[in-house]
Amino acid sequence: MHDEAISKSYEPKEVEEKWYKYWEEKGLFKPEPKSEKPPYCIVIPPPNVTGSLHMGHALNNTLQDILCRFKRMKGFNVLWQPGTDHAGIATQNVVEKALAKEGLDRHKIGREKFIERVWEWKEKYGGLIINQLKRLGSSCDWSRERFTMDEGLSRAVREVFVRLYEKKLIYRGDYIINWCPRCRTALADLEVEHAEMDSFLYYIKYPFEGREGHLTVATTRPETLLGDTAVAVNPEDERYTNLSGAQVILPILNKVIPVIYDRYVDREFGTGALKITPAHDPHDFEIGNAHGLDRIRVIAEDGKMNEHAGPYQGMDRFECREKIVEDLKKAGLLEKIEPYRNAIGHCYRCKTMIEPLLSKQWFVKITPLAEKAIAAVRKGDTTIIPSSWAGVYFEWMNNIKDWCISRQIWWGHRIPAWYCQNCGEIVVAREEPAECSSCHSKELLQESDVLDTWFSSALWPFSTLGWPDDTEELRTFYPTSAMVTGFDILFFWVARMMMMGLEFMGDVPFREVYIHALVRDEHGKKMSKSKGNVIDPLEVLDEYGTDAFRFTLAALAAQGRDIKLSEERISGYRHFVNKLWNSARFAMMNLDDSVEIEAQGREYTLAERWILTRLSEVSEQISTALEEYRFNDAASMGYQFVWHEFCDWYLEMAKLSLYGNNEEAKRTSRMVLQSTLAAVLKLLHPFMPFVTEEIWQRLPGTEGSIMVAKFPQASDFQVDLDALSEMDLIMGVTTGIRNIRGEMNISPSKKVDVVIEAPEERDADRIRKNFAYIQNLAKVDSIAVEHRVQKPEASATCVLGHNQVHVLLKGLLDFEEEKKRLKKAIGKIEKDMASAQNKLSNKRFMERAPAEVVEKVKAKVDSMRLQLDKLNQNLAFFESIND
RNA sequence: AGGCACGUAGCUCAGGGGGAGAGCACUACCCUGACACGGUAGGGGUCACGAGUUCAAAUCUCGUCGUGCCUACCA
Repeated sequence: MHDEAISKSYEPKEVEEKWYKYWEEKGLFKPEPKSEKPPYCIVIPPPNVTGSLHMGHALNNTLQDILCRFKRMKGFNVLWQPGTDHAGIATQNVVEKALAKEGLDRHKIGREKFIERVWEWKEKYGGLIINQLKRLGSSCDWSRERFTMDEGLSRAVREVFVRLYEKKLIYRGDYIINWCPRCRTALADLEVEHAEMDSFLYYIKYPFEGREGHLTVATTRPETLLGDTAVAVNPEDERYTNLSGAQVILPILNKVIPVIYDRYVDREFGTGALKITPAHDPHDFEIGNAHGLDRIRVIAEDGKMNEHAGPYQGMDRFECREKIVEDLKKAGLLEKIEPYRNAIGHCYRCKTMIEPLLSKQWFVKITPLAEKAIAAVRKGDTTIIPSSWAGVYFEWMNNIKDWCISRQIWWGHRIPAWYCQNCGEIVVAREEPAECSSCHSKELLQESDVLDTWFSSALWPFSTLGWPDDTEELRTFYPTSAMVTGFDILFFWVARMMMMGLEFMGDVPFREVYIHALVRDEHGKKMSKSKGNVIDPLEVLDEYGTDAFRFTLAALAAQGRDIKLSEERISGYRHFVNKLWNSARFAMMNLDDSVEIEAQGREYTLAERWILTRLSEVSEQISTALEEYRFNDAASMGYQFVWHEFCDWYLEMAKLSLYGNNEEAKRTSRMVLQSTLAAVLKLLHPFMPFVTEEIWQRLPGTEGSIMVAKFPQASDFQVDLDALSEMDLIMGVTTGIRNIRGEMNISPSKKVDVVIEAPEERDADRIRKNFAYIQNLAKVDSIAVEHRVQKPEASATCVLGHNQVHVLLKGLLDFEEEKKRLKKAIGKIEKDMASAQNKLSNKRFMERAPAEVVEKVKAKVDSMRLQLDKLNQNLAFFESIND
C-alpha cells in the first residue's frame, strides 16, 4: 500500500502556490506556436491597473479559466490573452490623491512629470491585480501580458485614429457634452449615470419688454437663467398666440431676450414656456441653432459661475442657485416652488453631478460602424449568450449617438492631432509631423486632450495579438472564440469591440459572447464599500481555498440570474472539496504503485459496471453543459455524481472486493478505482484545478500534469446499460431496508435478517448475485430470496414494484409503528393514484392525449395498484393480529 | 415614462405542458477500518394571485400585485 502520509483534511494553502508555479514553469499556459490543434482563444477583459480583485473579477476569471482548462483538455490549442487597462480617469484620480498628500497637484508639477509619476505608480502597484488573478488559478499566458499604454497598443490606437479621421468618421466640433467639474473632463453619454433625485421646479416670471405682464417659465435649474438667450413657447399653444415678435426681460441681468416659437416645447409641462440656455442644455442647444441664438456659457469648467454670471461670478453653481432664488424672491419674480423628482446625471467615476456644457471636442461618427455591428449579430457571426442580451444590444445600437472620445486629462493616449500655430491647419498623423502639411510651418502644437480609455479597449482583441502588424497570432486566433464579461460593460466595451473589429479586421472580434451575472450579497444587494456588505475574494481565498471558491461561483452561475453569494455557500463547497480529498485518501490507501491499467479480459462487479457506465454518461453531460456555458449545470452534475454516486455507492461497494480475499477481484477493483478516480479528477479539474492536480500527482498510474490530460468522453468507458437497472434494484432494496431500520429505530450496530419475495427469476437472480452488497450496506445478517414468500410474523415490509422486502424484527417490531409506516406509504400512493385514475376515466384524455402518454399512465396505475395491494395486505396482516 | 428579467421548501436557487427537485438549514439515530468538513433515515411546498388556451398548466397567453435591473432630453 501507498505509505505516504495523507492528511485527513485538505489544506489548500500548502498546495496552491506549489502547483501554480509548476504549471507556469512547465509553460502549460502557453499555446503551441505551430499547432495542428484547433485554436481556442479568449482575451481577458483587462482589469484596471488601479484595481484590486473584487467578486466581479473573481467570477469573470473563474468562468474564463474553466473554459480554457476545459478546452485545453479537449485538445484545443488555447491562448488566454491577459493584460490590464490604463483606466485613464480612475488612475489619474489615484495618483492625484497621492500627490495631494504631498501637498502637490498635477498642475504644479506639470504634464510630463505627472505622467512620469503615473508610470512609477503603475510599475509599483500595477502588478497587484495580476498576482491576485494568479491566486485564482487563472491559466493565462502571462508571457504575452499586455497593457493598453504599451508601445504596441498605442501604435494601434494612433493607426485607428488616423484611419477613422481620414474616412471622416472622426470629427471635431462644438457641442454640448457631459462635463464632470471634479474630474475636469468631458465624458461620453454612457459614462453618465442617471439617478432619480428629489429636486424642485421653480416658476420664474420674465416681465415683458414694452408691455404689461410677464411670461412664467418653469425650470429645475434657475442658475442657468443667466445664460438664457430666449424663451420658447409652442406655436400651437392658444395661451401664447399673440406673442410674435415679443420680448421679455431676463431677471437679474435685465437683458432683453426674444420670445420664440418652437414645436419642441411641451404645452403640458409647467407653464408651457421654456427658457432657452443654448450653452448648458443639449435641447436648448438644438433650438438655439435653429433660431440663430447666442450661446452664453455662464458656468466654468470648475463648476463655478464665470464672468458672464454678473453678480454671481466666482460662486459655485449650487451656491449660485440658492442665491439667485433668494434674489428672485426679493424682486417678486419667483411665482412658486414645487417639489419635483427628476433624473440627474452623475460622473460614473466620482459621482459628481454632471454639467452639460458647450465645448469643443472630438467625436466618432458612430452610425456607419454600428450598422455593421448590428448586422454581424443578426447574421450570427457573433452569438450573444444568453440570447436575451442580444435584444438589449440591438436596442442600444439602434439608438446610438456619436461618441465623444476626447478627455481633458493627462493620463491616456494623447490625440495624434497637431494644430499649426501659423495657419490653423489640423494635422492628424501616426507620428509627430515635422511641419504643417498646408503651410509648412514648423510651429505645430499637439492636441492636449487624450482619448477615452474605452477607445483603446475597443481594439483589445486585435491590438493584443499584434495588430497593425500581420502576426501569426492574429492569423491563428482572430476572431477569438469567446468573450466572457458582465452585462455592465456590454455597451462600453463589447459593442465597441464589435464596431472596431469589423472596421479594422473585417471580421467580428469573437464568435460568442457569454454575458454573466453580477455578484451580489446574500440578500441580493449590490456589494459596495459604503454598504459594508462586500465579501473580499482574497479573504475567501485564504479561508476556504481557491477550489471551493471557484466551485461555488461556477455552481451559482446560472444564466440570466444574479449571483447571491454567502460565505455559508462557500463553506458548503469546501466540504465538497474535502469529500473529494478523502475519497482520494481512501483510494490511495488501497492502491500501490504497481496498479494495473490493462482492462482486457477482466470481469467486473456490478458496482464497477455501473460506475463506468455512469462515468460515460456524466462525462458527456458535463462536456455539453460547458459547451453551452451552463456552468451551474456542469458543476452540480459533478457534485451530485462525485458525492452521491461515486462516494456514496461505488466506493462503499468497492470496499467489498478491496477488503476481500479474492486476489484477482482485488486487482480489478484497484484498477477500476484508479481509473474512475482519475476520470473524476479530470472532470473536476476545470473547476477545481489545485486539489485535482495535488491528488493527480499522488495517484499511482498518472503521468505529467492533469492540465494536459485528456478530458473524459463517453467512449472512454465500457457502457453496460443492464448495470443501471440492476443497480437500481440493489439500491432500492438497500434503501428499503435502511428506511425500515431508520423508521423502526434499529440500532446501526444491530444486524437484521431479511426475506425477499421476487416473483420474477430475473430480479431474484440479480438480488442473489448481489447479496454481499446488501448485507454490507444495509447491515443485514442473512438474506433469503424466493418467488413466493409467506409474510414472516414479526416483519416490517417495503414494497418495490412486484418485489417485497421483509425485514425480520423479532422482539424489535413495534406493531403500531409499522402500521403507521405502512399507512403513510399507502396514503402517498393513493394520492398519486387518484389523479392518474382520474385521467384514465376522462374520455377526452383517452381520445386526445398521445398514445405513449396514455400507456405511461396505465403502466403507472398498474404498478401503483400492485404496490398498494401488497401494502394493504401487510397492513391487514397486522390488523388481524391485533384483533 | 418605456423596456427586460424575476416571484417554486425556512434560505439560496434549478426545472419549464403529462408522477414537485437540489444545496444549505432543520429533526432523529450513529465517532462503521476515506471523510463528524462525515454516515443513515426523516419532516417540510395550493410552484405570488386571477382569468384564459389545452384532454392535461408550476411550465404557454393575458391581467393584477410585488421585487430587481436597464434605457430615456419633457425643462
